[in-house]
Amino acid sequence: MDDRTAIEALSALAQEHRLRTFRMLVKEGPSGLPAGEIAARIEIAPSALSFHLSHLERAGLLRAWRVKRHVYYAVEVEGMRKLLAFLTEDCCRGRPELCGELTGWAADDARER
Amino acid sequence: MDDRTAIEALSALAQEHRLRTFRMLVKEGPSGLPAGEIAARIEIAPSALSFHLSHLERAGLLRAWRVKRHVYYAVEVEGMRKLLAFLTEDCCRGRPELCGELTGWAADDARER
DNA sequence: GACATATTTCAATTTTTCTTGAATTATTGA
DNA sequence: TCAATAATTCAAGAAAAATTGAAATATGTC
Repeated sequence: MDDRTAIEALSALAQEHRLRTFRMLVKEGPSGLPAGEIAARIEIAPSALSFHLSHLERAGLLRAWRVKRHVYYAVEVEGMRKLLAFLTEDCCRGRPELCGELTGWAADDARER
Repeated sequence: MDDRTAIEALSALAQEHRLRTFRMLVKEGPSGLPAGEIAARIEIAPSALSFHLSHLERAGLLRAWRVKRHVYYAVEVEGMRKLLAFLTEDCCRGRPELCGELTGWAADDARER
């Protein structure tokens, strides 16, 4: 992932309404939510939400599909995974001890499964 | 970490000059670099750099200390770790398989040590 | 103390991002 | 086809972020 792409993803998450939207969609899982439902829950105008959703989609963090009149949005896991990989490689590679606790729970997690 | 703090850290990294500065300082390690050296390397005005460094420091991603006439900056590992924890918990908790590769290398890493 | 160096602060300007409300597009069901 | 619903697009304005250059602060050296 190059810097430009990383900045697109980071700035997509670095905004109140978009971060809340993203977190909400992580909780919803792959079935996602229609735009109108998201707008109602976070209480912003539909047109404002459209603007934010398109930023998140352009950044590769959401995907969208139409069902009847509704456009559903859900987390694009691969995009988030790439962003996390970019950040962890920058932070930890060469000095993995520096992200100890993070590595810790990931390892715990792997052990549990 | 609350949303407000996460947004501060994400927006700190979501800018060309700040991301380059941060990546440069990750490579430098704990000894860090003086502000003037950073400004020279990324080729921006010292006053512009000051603005960006203070954003990164306020976000908890850098720390600063003075040595003679120079002010050194280095990565604040704990801040980066907290940001990564926030993002991975949001992305993976409840569905850890979704960040498989990330978990993968972290686990490998733990095994190697 | 006087001067040089390193950095930050400040005010002004420019640029970018976000919101608003109206208009438009797309889809469905009567 | 017509009306209703869901969402997006667009243009205008407001708000926030970034850059600039000058001035101020801090430190070290002679």
